[in-house]
Amino acid sequence: MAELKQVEIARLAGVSQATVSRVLKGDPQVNDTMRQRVLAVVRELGYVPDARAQSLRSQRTRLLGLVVHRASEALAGDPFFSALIASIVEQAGRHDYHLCVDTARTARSQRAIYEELLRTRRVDGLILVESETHDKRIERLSCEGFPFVLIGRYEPIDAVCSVDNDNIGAAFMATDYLIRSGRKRIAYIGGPAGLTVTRDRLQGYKTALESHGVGYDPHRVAFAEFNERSAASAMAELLYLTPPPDAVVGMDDLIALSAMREAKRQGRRIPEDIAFIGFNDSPLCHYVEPRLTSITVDIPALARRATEMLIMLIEGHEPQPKRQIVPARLVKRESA
Amino acid sequence: MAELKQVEIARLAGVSQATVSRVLKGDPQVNDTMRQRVLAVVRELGYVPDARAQSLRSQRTRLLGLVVHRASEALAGDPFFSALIASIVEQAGRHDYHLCVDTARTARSQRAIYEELLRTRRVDGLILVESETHDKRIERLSCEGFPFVLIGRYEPIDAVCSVDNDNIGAAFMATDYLIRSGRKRIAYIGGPAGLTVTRDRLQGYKTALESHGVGYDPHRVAFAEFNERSAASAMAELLYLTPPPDAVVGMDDLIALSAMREAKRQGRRIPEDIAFIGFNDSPLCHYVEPRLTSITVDIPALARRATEMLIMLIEGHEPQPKRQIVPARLVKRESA
DNA sequence: GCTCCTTCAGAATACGATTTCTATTATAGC
DNA sequence: GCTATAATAGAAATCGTATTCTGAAGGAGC
Repeated sequence: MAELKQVEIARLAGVSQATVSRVLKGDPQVNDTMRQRVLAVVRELGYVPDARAQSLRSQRTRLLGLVVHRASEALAGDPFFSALIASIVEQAGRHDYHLCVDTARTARSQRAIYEELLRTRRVDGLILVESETHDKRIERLSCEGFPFVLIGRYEPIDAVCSVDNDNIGAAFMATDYLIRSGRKRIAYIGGPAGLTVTRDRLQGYKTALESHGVGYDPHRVAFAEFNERSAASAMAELLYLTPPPDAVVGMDDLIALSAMREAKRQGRRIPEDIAFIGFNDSPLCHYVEPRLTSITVDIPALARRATEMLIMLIEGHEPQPKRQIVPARLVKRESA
Repeated sequence: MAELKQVEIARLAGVSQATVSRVLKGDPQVNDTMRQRVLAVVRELGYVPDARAQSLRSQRTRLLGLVVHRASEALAGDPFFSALIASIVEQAGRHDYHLCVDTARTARSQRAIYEELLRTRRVDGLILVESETHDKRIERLSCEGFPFVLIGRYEPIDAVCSVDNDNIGAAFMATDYLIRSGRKRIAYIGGPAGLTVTRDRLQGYKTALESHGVGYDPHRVAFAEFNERSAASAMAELLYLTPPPDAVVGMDDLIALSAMREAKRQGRRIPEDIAFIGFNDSPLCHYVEPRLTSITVDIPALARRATEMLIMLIEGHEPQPKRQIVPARLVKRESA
């Protein structure tokens, strides 16, 4: 069982090892008689080639790396990532690639991912999720010509391949919808200020306000970390305003829900007093009272495009366009 | 940059390639002068060894495989998996291992995981999540002596390493708590009947009933798929009973929440008319109304033990005991 | 019948590290 | 001063597959 290499197959089939390799690679330059003879032995013994040897010889591991850039704690509770991972695994599988997942905790991150996965040639390419607005790593990657795709946005370098959901458009859509529903004082609660998502959605929010001639009031904008407390206290602060906001665009379902929870706790009626809209349309939205209106991110599409771009890069093709936007959709429920 | 192999380092440092390897592996049999000379060049050029070559030569990929056995759709929304993945990645990283994630969709599954990951030697070992009660794959794995650890339970074979949260104990705890709170007609909604989790939790439920001398009534037991509709209709059926149940143990937060939602829809008051308890203590529990009492699964502990057992197996040590149980904890909230 | 292709399979090499084997030098012991 | 023994570094083999190089056999064309 341990002695199952091409050499053994070759011996048993009475051919050379090279022929076995050729048969398995589907090389047309091999006679049908030989082919059948080899395949019979291969099937009988259940031989499967050694991926390690193939990787070394072909200089390809057929392994994609997914690096999640948030701290593990944040990743832990978020169904977004399991959905993303599932979709990427599925898509990669179609092209006969596997997926290696890594997380970038702050300390280890700098070296861990870049050094460990790429320089060691452990993976053929990387999908990076949620990078900060200014990330030195990305420039290094880009300079060294290593295949990688961003999920999320990175402005400074045009040549960087990226896939993103239409955050600007989505926040515009959410804000526009609220305005058309008659809301006058719409607030925005973002995530950590360094993230591109936070900024993009803020921009969509602003643009929507402007397009309706509604003034943008910086007091109605707050930022929160990815945890319940932080979002709740951001909401609490917004409620101090006089008059208080009558609608909130949350950068995330969890943020929107935490905010909504805080508003309810303070006795506000939803959606009568304040309306809420979140992002991601996570399962959460269905279960809360009132159910949360949210912007759906088409995760499978995101995963599909990112994976396909990456594989193109790996295999030497130039994906066009380099920046792809996946449209978002508003899912109306009772909270707005 | 592409020409960065030990041979180049050796040439530049004026030593042999074997010496470079020895220095990098920390071999004590190498003079300090040489060592410094080599390290200087390594540092200057930022050389990192090629993992593919190392894998082939050492017969180790330093890659663990995680195979999630549910269909992708179910995985998609479930925060349990992102938490699990994050914890395993973190733990594996401590031992200098990486993680390769694969999902077992029904069709492809049989071959995909077994063949692709193991036989090809792509990974050094596997962590399998949520296998069915009778899984031929596991027997094959076990026979071939491949290192693998189960998260979940597998009865037929004693020698199989597994980590599980204390499902029987947890369901006992939930049921016991309900009985002590004065509930008389407690129902159980399980997941798919083939899963070990479903059966284990059912057993804990039964045992708790018996220990209080409460009769077990099979009409109060229902099974659902991992989706909202299925759980809701299971709940609907239970509500046809006369008298209807006054408490429900759901095998999963999502199942419990869907059931709770259905009960609310039918005008039952919670917890006055019916109490609910779920499993996993997912973020969902905090946001619903009333908040869901749930059994916490200590996911990091699960991940830590599974990863450590697997690495022991890979490195030739025999983990003891082979079956580890992670205790669960009841998180009391308003729903029960 | 001879040369020239074409077809196809085996031999040999390469991928980049690890490790065993071997050779050199220096040191110790007598 | 000579041999025995470390200590250490280089040479060479190895891991299992892919691929290039080489050669043999067979057919086509004259």
